[in-house]
Amino acid sequence: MTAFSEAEAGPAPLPVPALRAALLAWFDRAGRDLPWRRGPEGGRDPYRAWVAEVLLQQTQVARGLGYYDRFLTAFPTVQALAAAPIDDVLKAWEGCGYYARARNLHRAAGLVAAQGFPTTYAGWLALPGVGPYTAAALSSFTLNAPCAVNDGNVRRVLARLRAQAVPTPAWVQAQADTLLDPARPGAWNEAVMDLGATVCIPKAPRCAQCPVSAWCAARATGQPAAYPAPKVRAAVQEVQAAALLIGDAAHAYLERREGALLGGLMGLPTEALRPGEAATSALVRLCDRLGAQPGHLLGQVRHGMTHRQVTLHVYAAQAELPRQDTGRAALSRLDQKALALVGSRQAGLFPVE
DNA sequence: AACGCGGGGCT
DNA sequence: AGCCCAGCGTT
Repeated sequence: MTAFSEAEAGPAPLPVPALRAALLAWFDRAGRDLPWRRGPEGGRDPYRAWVAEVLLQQTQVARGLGYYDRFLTAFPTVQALAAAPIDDVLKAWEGCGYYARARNLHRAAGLVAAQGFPTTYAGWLALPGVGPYTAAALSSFTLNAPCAVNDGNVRRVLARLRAQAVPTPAWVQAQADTLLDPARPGAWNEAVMDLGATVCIPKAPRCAQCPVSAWCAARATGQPAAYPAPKVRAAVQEVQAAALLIGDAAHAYLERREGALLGGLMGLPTEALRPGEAATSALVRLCDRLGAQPGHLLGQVRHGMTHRQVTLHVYAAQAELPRQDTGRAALSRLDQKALALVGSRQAGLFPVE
């Protein structure tokens, strides 16, 4: 058998019981202490667990902590969330990104308040904003169901364990299903995610601290960080728009954003620049639409989002339109920057032309 | 299967 | 300046 390389012979089977025991022992000793982990293993409070899972979708734990406490204070029960205006929910979510999560959570809260919490994986999956990951997580955490999660941590940990450079979602799920400890599904899921978040990290993994390094194929190659291979990402799109400030930084005319991008949030009225178009031309369209008189350029704001690099040309304008308290509205970081631009001018930080 | 969707932390 | 993050809904 020594004539066959690992690649020709295929990966060696894992000693699954030993691996489970090692990782769970590590988790019981070194797992993270997080506020949404209160309550019995496999019997967590479904509302608190649900809020946490949605909040943590594509959001790092350190960042989610503050939002979690404030969200639960504002909406302590699913009934309170269901009864709250969507604007209040979005305000609590302000700055956290991916605002469809807040809209879906609010909509789903209405369903749960009427019919109760789901009691199966399929029941969780049927709620808006709950996909395969979240349904598996909540089924294991609140129902003690043997459902293996597949998130970014699991993908990286399992890709390394098996030295799989391009782990497809189906491959990851199959591996996760095989390894899941049916005796402690919730703890197992948390253990794999904790390992990925604190030891098996994207760059410079801490293999010396890893409880399963003895079985890790990526470590055996000497290049554990090479697994999984980086994903190819779409190029960032440059976008420009003209925006109007009617009023001042504290009280301004705001529009509700529609569509996928920042949908549901409030913001300064904007018109996107067409290819090759000058900002002043978009300004004219904007003022025509609102019946406003254009004023001078207040400044430009640059704002990077994952998929776009936005340049906002902010103009003052006059119009008879209602003004809102900008501090109470749910605004994107982009609009906050635009308003801060005006505040800075008033504070004398920029020269007046 | 591929794409769009925020914002910030880390390297 | 990239890469990544307790993913999901739409196309």
